[in-house]
Amino acid sequence: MTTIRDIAREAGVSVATVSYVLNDGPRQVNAETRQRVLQVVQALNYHPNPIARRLSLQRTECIGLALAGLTDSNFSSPFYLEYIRGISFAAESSGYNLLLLTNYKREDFQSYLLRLTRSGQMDGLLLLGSSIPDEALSAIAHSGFPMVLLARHTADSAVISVSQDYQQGAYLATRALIEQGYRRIGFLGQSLQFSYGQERLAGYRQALAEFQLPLDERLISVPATRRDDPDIAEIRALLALSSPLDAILTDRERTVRQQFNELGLNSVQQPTIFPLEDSDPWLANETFPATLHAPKFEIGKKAVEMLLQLKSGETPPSPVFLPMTLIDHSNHLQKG
Amino acid sequence: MTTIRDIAREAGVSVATVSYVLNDGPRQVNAETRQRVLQVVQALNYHPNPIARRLSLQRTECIGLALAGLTDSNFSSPFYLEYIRGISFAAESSGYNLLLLTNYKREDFQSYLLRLTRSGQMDGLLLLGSSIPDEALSAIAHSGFPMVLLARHTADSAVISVSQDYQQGAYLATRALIEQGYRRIGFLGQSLQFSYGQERLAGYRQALAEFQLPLDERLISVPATRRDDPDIAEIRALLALSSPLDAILTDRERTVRQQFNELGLNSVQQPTIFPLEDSDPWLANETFPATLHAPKFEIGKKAVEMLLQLKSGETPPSPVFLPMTLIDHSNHLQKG
DNA sequence: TTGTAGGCGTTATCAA
DNA sequence: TTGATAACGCCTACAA
Repeated sequence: MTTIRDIAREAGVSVATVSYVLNDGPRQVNAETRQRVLQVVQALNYHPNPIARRLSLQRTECIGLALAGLTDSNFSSPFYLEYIRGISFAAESSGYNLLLLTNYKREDFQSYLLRLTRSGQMDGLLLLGSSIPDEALSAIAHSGFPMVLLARHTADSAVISVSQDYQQGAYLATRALIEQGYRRIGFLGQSLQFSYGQERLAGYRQALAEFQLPLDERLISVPATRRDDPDIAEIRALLALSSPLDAILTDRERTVRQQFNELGLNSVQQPTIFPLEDSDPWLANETFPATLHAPKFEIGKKAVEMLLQLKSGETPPSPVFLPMTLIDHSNHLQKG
Repeated sequence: MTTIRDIAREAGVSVATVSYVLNDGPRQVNAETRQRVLQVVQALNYHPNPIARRLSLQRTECIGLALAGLTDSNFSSPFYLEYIRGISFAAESSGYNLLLLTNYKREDFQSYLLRLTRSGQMDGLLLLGSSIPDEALSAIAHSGFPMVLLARHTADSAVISVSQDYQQGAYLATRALIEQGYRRIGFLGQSLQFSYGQERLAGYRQALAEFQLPLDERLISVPATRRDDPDIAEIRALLALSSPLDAILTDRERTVRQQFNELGLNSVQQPTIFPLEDSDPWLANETFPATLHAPKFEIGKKAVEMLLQLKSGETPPSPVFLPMTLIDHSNHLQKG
């Protein structure tokens, strides 16, 4: 392995000079000397050792991405990789390595995160997945270790976070349904103990209020505690209303469809399903001709930026909400 | 930051002794001394600096996972994360960090890989994704840098690889169709320039031969060069046969469904679709009541094992094929 | 059984 | 403008 010393010797200069040439500073180097050094670097095909560099600089140039619940049903969404793409993009752009962490041993999450922060392997942490207890998040945030939470928020403002604007998204969705003439719109959401559970419900209410439609509490089904998927009883209850639903907003499109099928409802008997998350594009023709899009790539990018700010001592504004958009598929609409 | 020297001083021993205690060798340490050291480690909440360790040991304890074409349509499969889960599991189990690499700059792949191997950031490389040119793979393999290719193989036997057994999978699928009475089974595959394109076709042929069914070349549609998705002309051609298909094997379920819809075929008019990759479980009730399952988690695990062997100088057997399985969904069958 | 000291490859401070 | 050298924190051969 060729080292900086080899270059120095070969070029007839000191290691310091070589370092200054390679790092463009912090000191000026005579143009001629500089040329000579660069030539030798070329000739010997020299590449500085990043490990030695890290030891000297006392930083890892790595950020960790902890995926909580990689097996959860929401992770099987084909769009989950979008967050990761955004993160990876931003990390590579800014010269950081991305470490993938999955807690496969199912260690208690707080201990797991603490262990990571102390491991000295990364100098920042990104968190993706809703199955992380709020206390664990607070603990890390207050320890001063740079950390950013993606795709949701917590009550503790010390926890820096960035997500899509769930409220505005749910508002857009509800409004779109209302504008198409739907009036009995069900809401099948996540527990209100999650920020996005509350935010979506708020968006739903907001749209109803704007159109001066009555709010019927019986149309709203949210579980008391976290649940991954609505069960058949929950859906049956919504369908059993005397005055039936004509549409349903849900964060679990695929489960709802499945349950509808189990109940023997064909597509005409079913309420129109409107997914609160991106649905499969190729399903667009079986559902409402518009879908919500969350800027997942951008959220990933933004999270990295916020993390780097945090690392450099600044406190980025938080929580950040990036707007969702309504994508019109009506030109693809063609029933098979 | 507390260092090994602090521990040594506090415990009244040398740094060497502390190191031996912490690493369980390579030298024995007196039990009492050992206890004392461990106590101090506890008391000062000491964690060895992995960067310093790596510099000293001259290894990174990292493996890289290069995802080629994270935006390709095949990556949007909800099952893609399964490979990553398996890899991450095995990496964490064996004390390795996993670096996620995505070549977001779309650099020429061979230069990209070469740069990675020389970067000194990882001491092994895993490759996932079909859009990597064979020459790039060969170049790295012959450079001696440990590398394992996942989910496909190449002609160059120096390229170590592990994948599902595409041939056996296609065989199982074809046989299942035949046993259900299907006779005109179309085959819509990937270009034969890819190993799995050939393997699947071989499995299809094998099953037909076993049941002494004639091989009708017109039922087989494979593009000359790589293509991400079958286009409408390709599908139209298959459907235009005088004696129509009653089933179709395809590696692109969602595109084919979409195209069928575009052509205005309802589910009765369509040939039965049998996906050669795992299909969405919740679609299982609209399709043939069995699906192929590829052991993606296990492939990820196996790839890491092979990489570690390679790193330690052994040459693992290659190519490795892990068997696919046929999953019966008939008990869920219930048309909506 | 234990301690000393040199080395891993950089960076950056202090002299020159 | 440059060189010498002390960190950075750990591992381990050699000496005791």
